[in-house]
Amino acid sequence: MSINRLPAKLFRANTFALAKALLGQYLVRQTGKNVLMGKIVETEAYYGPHDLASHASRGQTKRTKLMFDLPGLAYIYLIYGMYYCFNITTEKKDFPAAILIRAIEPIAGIKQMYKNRKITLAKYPKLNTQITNGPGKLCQAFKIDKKLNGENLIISKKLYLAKNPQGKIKPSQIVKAKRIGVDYAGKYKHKLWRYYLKNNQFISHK
DNA sequence: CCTGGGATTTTCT
DNA sequence: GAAAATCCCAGGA
Repeated sequence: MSINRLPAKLFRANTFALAKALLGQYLVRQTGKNVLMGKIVETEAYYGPHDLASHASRGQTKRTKLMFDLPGLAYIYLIYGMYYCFNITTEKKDFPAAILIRAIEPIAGIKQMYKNRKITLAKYPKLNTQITNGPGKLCQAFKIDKKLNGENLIISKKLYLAKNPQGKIKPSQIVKAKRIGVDYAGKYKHKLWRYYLKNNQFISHK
């Protein structure tokens, strides 16, 4: 299977355009000789200094400084003391924004993903729809943790994005929805800044 | 189908 | 000391 990286130029797109453009593209994780790969099927945009759902709304801190950094970097943080969330930074330096990768359709290295998640086929007998359908789950499956925080996805060999060989997703296949788990965000909780592939079995929420 | 609680730790007030 | 861009499990309808 040939691997064509996403062009660096794409990461300079507007956050919302990129959140949609990432749907269908492949996430590749190389750990030693293992290659894990999956198709991105759900994303969420966190945009600007006023978005109350975004960590950046409370200013630049040690944790959030990557959100203010250049586009195309991995912003990874620990949530609820147990899970990691993987984001891709967007927009110019000093404008805080990022895209949370919420769900992936496993393509290669699926056995390893089960191992990484410490679950067995007996627990999830129905296909592989349950192993990477959430931001915390996909980080576990892909061995994404704090060590990769700040990784440059445009040049990294450990973690990067590749073109879907089957081509672009049609706009009619993209569903817009409210973001998950941001009820505290005032009027921003209603923003339709979550995107997912219509009828896909691997998304985290309808 | 739904609701609620527990796990667990970093970050910021 | 509280909150958190989550997940899993139990229990009720």
